[in-house]
Parts: sequence; C-alpha cells; structure tokens
Amino acid sequence: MLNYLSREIKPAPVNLERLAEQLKVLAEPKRLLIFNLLMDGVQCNCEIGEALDLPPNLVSHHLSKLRAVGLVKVERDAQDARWIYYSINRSALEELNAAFGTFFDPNRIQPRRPSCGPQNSLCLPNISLTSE
Amino acid sequence: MLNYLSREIKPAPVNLERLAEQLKVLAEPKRLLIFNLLMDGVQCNCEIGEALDLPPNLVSHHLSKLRAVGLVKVERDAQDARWIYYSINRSALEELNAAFGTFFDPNRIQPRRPSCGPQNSLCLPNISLTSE
DNA sequence: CATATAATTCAACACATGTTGAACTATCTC
DNA sequence: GAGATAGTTCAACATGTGTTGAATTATATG
Repeated sequence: MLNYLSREIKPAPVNLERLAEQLKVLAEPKRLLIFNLLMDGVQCNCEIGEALDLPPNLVSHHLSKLRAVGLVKVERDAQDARWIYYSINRSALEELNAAFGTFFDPNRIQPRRPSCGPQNSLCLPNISLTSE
Repeated sequence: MLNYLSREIKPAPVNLERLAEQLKVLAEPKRLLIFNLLMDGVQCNCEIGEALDLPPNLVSHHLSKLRAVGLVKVERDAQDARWIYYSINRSALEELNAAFGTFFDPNRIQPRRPSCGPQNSLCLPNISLTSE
C-alpha cells in the first residue's frame, strides 16, 4: 500500500481541461450576452450585432469562438444561403451543465485534512517514508 | 405599446457581469486544479504547490484571484500564524452553482424567432415604424 | 535581537486575445 | 455578368494576464 502521508487527493470528477476550455470562451461579457441572445432564439449575425451594438466582424469572431468549443452550431438558410443561423448546441450545453454542476457541487467540499501546520510540518522536503 | 418589431429580448435571468467575472477566474486550468484541491480539503499554500508542482508565489497569485471574486476565503492558524489556510466559500459556491444552472439551463433554449432572413429583411437600416 | 519559516508583493517579460478597419467570399437578384 | 447583400478573414494594435525571480512582510524560535 503505497500511500503518500496517508492522504490521497481525489481526482476531479470531470474533464477539467475541457471544462476550462469552455469556461474560458464563456467568461467574456459580450460572449455571454451573445449566448443569452441565442438562448432566447435570436440567431443571425446582423440581429445580434443590432441588439448589442457590435460590428458584424466582431460578432463573427465571438461566434466562431463559441463554435470552436462546440457550444454553438451553424446552419445556412435553405432559401437564401446568404443568411447564416446560429443556435445553441443543446447536447453540448447539457453536457456542460452537468459537468459544471458536478464539479462545483457544494456537497463535494471536504473538511480540512491537515497535513501542514504547526503540528505536522510535512511540507518540508526530504521526507523519508519508512514503509518498506 | 412601444414594441420594436413585435419582439422582445428577454433579460438574462442572472447577473451576467458577476457570472462572467467569476467564470473568468475559474477558466484557468491551474486555478481549476487548485480549486479542486480546495474542494478536497487541501488548504495551505505549500501543500498546493507541492501537489501541482508550482512555486509558492504563483500559488499565492492564483489564490488571490480566487479570493477576489469571493469563491475562496482565508484564515490564519490560531497557534502559529505563519500558516495560512484557504478554503472554499460555501455560500458563494452555492450562489455560483445556482446562477450557472439557471443561466445555462437547456430548457431555456427558445425556438428560432425569425426577424431576419429572406422573408422579412428587418435587419436593414432605416426602418420607419408607423406606430404613431 | 538574529535567524528561520510561510507566504506575499514587486518588477519585468512573454504571450494571448478583444478590438478595429479593410479586404475578401459566398450568394442572390436584375 | 454587374451590383448588392450577409458574413468572414486578415493584419495591426492595445491591453490584460500568467509566469518568473528577487525582494519584502509577518510571525515564530532560540
């Protein structure tokens, strides 16, 4: 039983890299506003730009970031392909919501397990485990 | 009834600025790992640095960011005040979790409400509402 | 009071990224 | 095919921020 100082750090219950990647894209005020518009049914570039007073190239830039992490999908109009409609990727949103809720669940908070402090100075280097 | 094109954009159900601020802090891989350690009960600077192989000043920097948005709280050891213990701010985490779950609830997704597209070209400028 | 310890603060750097204006694509209409 | 429309891509810039090493603070010990 190889056990470092009789304390094991539990692995994160979700894919932290993917979560960080998606949060990074969402953690931008204007992108959150765009995302909110998409949640509300707004979908074309021009309307988003109008609603938020942003130039079309900026809207395009932010939408591409949201697309890159799979949270938003795109589709061209069947009758007039000049119009491009963006919408929320529901399955990706469900996955994100579940991952976030799992990782940031307050019930996951564990009580302090002191391995540092005045009692046991185990943070010092050169600790020799005598377990052999 | 002053109504722009007979469509109203619903306001976001949460404080988007605060949410973006907190997400921005969390959307950093190493900070997510630090947060995960705190969730697991790890609390002092040195132990976090050991677990993640980070220098103490970097750990300090990330912890201060987490503190700045209220997600982490700090406390000095009663017996030896050199030791500083960090921990999750439970109420802040509960608030964040609730806000995230509300805003990113897949059931909030509305169907497309076309006000742009080949049918109605309402994105064009100089639209004169004849409501007077 | 001198030394050691735990952690923070500071200055400097490198890199990422939101923003801007112009150029470019793709598509439709006449 | 020429012109118009919806949107994207490109280059350049400014700003923010994670990282690093050194200096500093706060506290405890002998």
